[in-house]
Amino acid sequence: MNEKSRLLPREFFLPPPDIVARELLGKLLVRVIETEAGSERLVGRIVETEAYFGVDDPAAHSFAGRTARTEVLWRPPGHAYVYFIYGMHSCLNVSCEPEGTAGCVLIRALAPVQGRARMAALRGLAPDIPDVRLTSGPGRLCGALAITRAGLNGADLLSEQSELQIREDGWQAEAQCGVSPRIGITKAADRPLRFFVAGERCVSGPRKFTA
DNA sequence: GGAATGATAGTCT
DNA sequence: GACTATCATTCCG
Repeated sequence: MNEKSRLLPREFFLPPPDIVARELLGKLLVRVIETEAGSERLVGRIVETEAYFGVDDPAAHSFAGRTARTEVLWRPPGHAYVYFIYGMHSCLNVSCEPEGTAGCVLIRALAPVQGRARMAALRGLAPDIPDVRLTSGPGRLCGALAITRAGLNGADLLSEQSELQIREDGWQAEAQCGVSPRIGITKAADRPLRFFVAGERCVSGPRKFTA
């Protein structure tokens, strides 16, 4: 983390989710937590994402329509949609597209940048845990950054006051972006909507790509 | 290195 | 009452 990083503009999240998912690669996910010693920043670089469309995508939570759980997806872009899955894990999404449309991007993996020791402690793991086991996977990264539905669902990711932010620092990933089908779903499982930084260790699952 | 397995709870039908 | 956008562990090669 350095002083050069800045919040992304709201317009960044207006395009369809496949566009936003690709452009989010290389951006920074910043979590601000309060400790006995004051506030602490946990920072990871986004290395893997998946795009989910609104009512047109059978694999998306929003496919079934607007419910209490998915309400935040229809609200303005740039907000956190956090859900609880398989009885023990949280997953983080970023809402995109204009208000009234339910597209979102699932954050699947991070490369730790700052606060490694705290991340390991939050997951109950030893400080020497390899990066690939610390933040590689949607459930893992939520554990490492203390992201829960109760605490952060609906949070604005584009405010300096927010406990969870998405920032950029000029890092470029465009030239080395891999594409593959999405992971862990049964419907529309053949669409190439998963994006990742090619050659990055912290990418979860297959690192081969089709485009 | 890869496949199979079970833990566990919120959400929707 | 069924179904998950998962993970760690255990087994096998």
